[in-house]
Amino acid sequence: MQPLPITRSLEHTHSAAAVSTLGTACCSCQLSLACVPCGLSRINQQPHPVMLFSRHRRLAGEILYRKGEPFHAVHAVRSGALKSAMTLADGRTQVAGFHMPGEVLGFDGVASGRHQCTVTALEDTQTCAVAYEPLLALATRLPLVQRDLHRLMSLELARAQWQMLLLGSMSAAERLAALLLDLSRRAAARGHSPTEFNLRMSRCDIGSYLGVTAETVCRLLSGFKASNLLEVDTRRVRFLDLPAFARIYSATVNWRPSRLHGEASARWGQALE
Amino acid sequence: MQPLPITRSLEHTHSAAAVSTLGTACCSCQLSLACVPCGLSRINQQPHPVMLFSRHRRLAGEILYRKGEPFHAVHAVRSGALKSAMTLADGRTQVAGFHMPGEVLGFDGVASGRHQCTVTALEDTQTCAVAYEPLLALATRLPLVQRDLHRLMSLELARAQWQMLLLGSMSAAERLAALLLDLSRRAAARGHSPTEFNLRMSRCDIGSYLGVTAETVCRLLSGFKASNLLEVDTRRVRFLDLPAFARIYSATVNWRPSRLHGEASARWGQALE
DNA sequence: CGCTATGTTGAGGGAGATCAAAGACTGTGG
DNA sequence: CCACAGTCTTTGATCTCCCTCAACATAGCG
Repeated sequence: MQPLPITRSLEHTHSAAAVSTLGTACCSCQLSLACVPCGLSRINQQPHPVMLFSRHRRLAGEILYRKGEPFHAVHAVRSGALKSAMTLADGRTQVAGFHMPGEVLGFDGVASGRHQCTVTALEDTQTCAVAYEPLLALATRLPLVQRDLHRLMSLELARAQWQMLLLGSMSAAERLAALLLDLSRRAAARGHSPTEFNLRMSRCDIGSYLGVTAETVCRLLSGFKASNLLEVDTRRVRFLDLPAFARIYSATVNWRPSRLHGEASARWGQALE
Repeated sequence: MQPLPITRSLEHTHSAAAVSTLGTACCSCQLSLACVPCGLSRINQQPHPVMLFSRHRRLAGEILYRKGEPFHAVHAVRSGALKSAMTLADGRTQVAGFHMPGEVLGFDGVASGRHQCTVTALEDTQTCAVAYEPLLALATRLPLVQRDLHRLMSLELARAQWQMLLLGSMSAAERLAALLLDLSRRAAARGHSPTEFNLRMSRCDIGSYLGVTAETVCRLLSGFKASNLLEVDTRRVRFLDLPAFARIYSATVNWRPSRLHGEASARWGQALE
């Protein structure tokens, strides 16, 4: 089967952000094992065979997609970081999640056929949009792909339920601690230090995500600093004693981000052997 | 293909609640169009063909499944009502959702293979457990089944994200109003009055779901009553002017419960024609 | 460098929590 | 049928965590 051309339907038209060079082979992508298109192309032994995907760039502050736009594709983060936000009629917003490299987002649009959130780049970002319909068709032929799609959606659901617990039952300090521990874990999952990393998002975004104000986030961070739990310099965070911190705020984070790790992608690859 | 016997793996062993008569034909079920097993059996023209499912009864307060137990099946509510709750290590709990007849629950266990919530009956309840592995296998053969599974999971995700918005950005009064409007809509979807219905859950459960205390729920309900917005008598609720109420608390509830309505099941039926 | 967005810290107020106590409903057993 | 216990609901009084408003510091950027 010949590689199909990228369909125009995949290209979002609402922003000046350039769609980067198409046709770049997945095998040249650093995400390698962590990315949906990468896993898929390995199955088919060629760049983009059945699947339709396109690469997108967004600068800091630019929008990947808006709430209400038709849903065509899920998005794998290649580099950078994004936030997804829900909005109320009167303009109040709630950050629903942060998305790091290797993670997959956009499944909330499947049901209604329209995106439920607005997704914004927190910094310069590259993503791969994987067309949903072809993905579904592929899943029909490859049960392991189907299983991983289910797994990704279920992970998102578990994460959202955990966030409900956080918002509904935890104090502001516990919420912030849970976020910091989560970001630490995700940094580690990407091969970075779990004890020292940069916050990709503003205090305002953190506050919105945690259901508190930016001022409260500042005060809490200052408090952690005063307690010698961590060093904070604007967006730079360093845990002084990560195990101790985790012990104090021990509410176990028992969900995982929606990324396909090597294991899963490897299994996809085996599907055709 | 012969109907397979119900596997033992489907039968939960942790409670004295009886598993009701197995082998009851789905076509005799009142849920008819709204239920997963019903839709499936219509496809196969016989009670339970490929699919494995079992019926469960729970009395008020009994548990359908517990957090941490192995995930085997999703559950369709036939009658009654249930709540799902998350727990923190120190015992704090958060009600993550209420489940009404026709709705499907349990997808949060797919990713980890273990249930993330504990699901408890709010009143006497009948459910159908649909084994997940056979369901996945069937979805591979019937794309419309696959599509509906995706739709159900995505609906759950959208609902959870909406709940984040509610918990993170709305006042206590707005949260309660949103819940009442939601319950009204779901009652209407089951063919009941949208203006008058019974609350299936305690003030405590409502409070937990909304991230407030039971006392606050009481005070707010009294407030609504004093404002002539609704009549409340313990668990009986009657809207005096539903459109007005919806106008005041206009934050649009833009997600739908995870139920397969007639439309979807009908499409499943067409899959083999 | 000045300008703007973002971050930090303080003072005061308010929405909702907590504590307490009384009233209502439900089931049980006599 | 009623009395009783237990749970759930309601209402009040007080407290507190976090919000709001405000001033200032800092960082990023043309």
